[in-house]
Amino acid sequence: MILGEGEAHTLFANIVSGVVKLTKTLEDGRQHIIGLLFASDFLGRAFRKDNPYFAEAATEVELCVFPAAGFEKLLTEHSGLEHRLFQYTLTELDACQEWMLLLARKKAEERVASFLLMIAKRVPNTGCIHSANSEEIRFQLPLSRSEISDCLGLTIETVSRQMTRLKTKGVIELINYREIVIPSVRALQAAAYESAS
Amino acid sequence: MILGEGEAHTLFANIVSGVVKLTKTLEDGRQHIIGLLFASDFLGRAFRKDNPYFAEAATEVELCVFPAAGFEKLLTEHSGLEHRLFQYTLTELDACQEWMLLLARKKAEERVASFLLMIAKRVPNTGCIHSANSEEIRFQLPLSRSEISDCLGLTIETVSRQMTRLKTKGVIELINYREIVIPSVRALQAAAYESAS
DNA sequence: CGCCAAGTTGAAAGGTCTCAACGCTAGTGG
DNA sequence: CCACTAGCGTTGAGACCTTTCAACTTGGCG
Repeated sequence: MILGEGEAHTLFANIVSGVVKLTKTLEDGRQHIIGLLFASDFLGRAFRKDNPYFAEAATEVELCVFPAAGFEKLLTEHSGLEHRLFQYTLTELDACQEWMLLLARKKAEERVASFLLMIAKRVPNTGCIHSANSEEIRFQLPLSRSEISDCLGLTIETVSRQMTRLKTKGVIELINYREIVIPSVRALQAAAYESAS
Repeated sequence: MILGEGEAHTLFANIVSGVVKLTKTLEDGRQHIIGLLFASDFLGRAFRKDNPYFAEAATEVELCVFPAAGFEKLLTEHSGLEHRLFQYTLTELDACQEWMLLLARKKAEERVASFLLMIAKRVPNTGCIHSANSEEIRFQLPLSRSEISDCLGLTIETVSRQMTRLKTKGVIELINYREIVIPSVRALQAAAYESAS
């Protein structure tokens, strides 16, 4: 655990490597992952007494930590820094609004495909792009099925079923539970109901 | 229409009165309202060539408009202004992440109750708080059933059914399609599965 | 080898959607 | 003044998708 929901700030940080998940939970345990942080992303909510979410490492993580004390002062003193954080926050908001559309209107299969696309874009690929097809992408999933379901507002079982369905359709290949090959990004985009971006 | 999705900026503005809705749409017409703007809210996405959403008046709206040309320059010149906009963006992000939890994990009835609660907090109340019960709140819905369903990731019919269900339970009273009385905010919060805030 | 956690698969239940019919309200024109 | 129409909202029945619960499989590890 890095930051507790509703607790006072203990730190701000840049992610150097690894993946951090940000979660929110309802009293009865229903849970959702409201965001994933990858290398170069920023962790921490400035100008607020308590954290609005719970931050937790999803993989091995390296952080570049800023002490909580004085961080906001640092921001106001270096307006260039604040400007960059503002820019970053704006793109975070864009991503969040895009994700709302997914949660509100997409079917399970589209959600899983969108998720894989998002991960493929942000996670370092495990190399070996085959010469036969330059479109092929291969990478490690940083999350378990349970965590994926918490990202997508689905259950573990539904995620699992949609994964095998995508596999059956030939849109993805499963090397093992965590390693995935995407033969054609185009086909995955179609399954995610997303235009190229 | 105030701003078109994907189009270049034409304006930035503060909402003086009324309600503006921000929508995103999938190619096949599936649509979602990613945000509602009330009095004192800010409209426009700085530092980006195109609008990430479609902005449209939901009611009669008064705007305080800033010309698109030079707005970003204005921001960088007056860092106090940028700071305030940054603060505002952060609370917008908080609200967006909170809403994701609703879309991902809440049942239809909880969504409708949460929506009414959100509106009750932000819309000017239509007065007449009855002496008998100081908790009572009465207000006008700024949105049609169809727009509400687009906020909540539901269909019109489901929203309608949950409204009558809440009415049957005595959690809300419907004066007419647009006017609502909440006898006990506490009871509505319980239906929304939200702790006081 | 056996155990445990993680993932998959199946069958049935449940919730939301879809489609269709109906009700209400307001505006229009005879 | 009263049909008539159009738009919005409600209600009902059945289809569809996701969840739930349970059993089974896989993979990692002592």
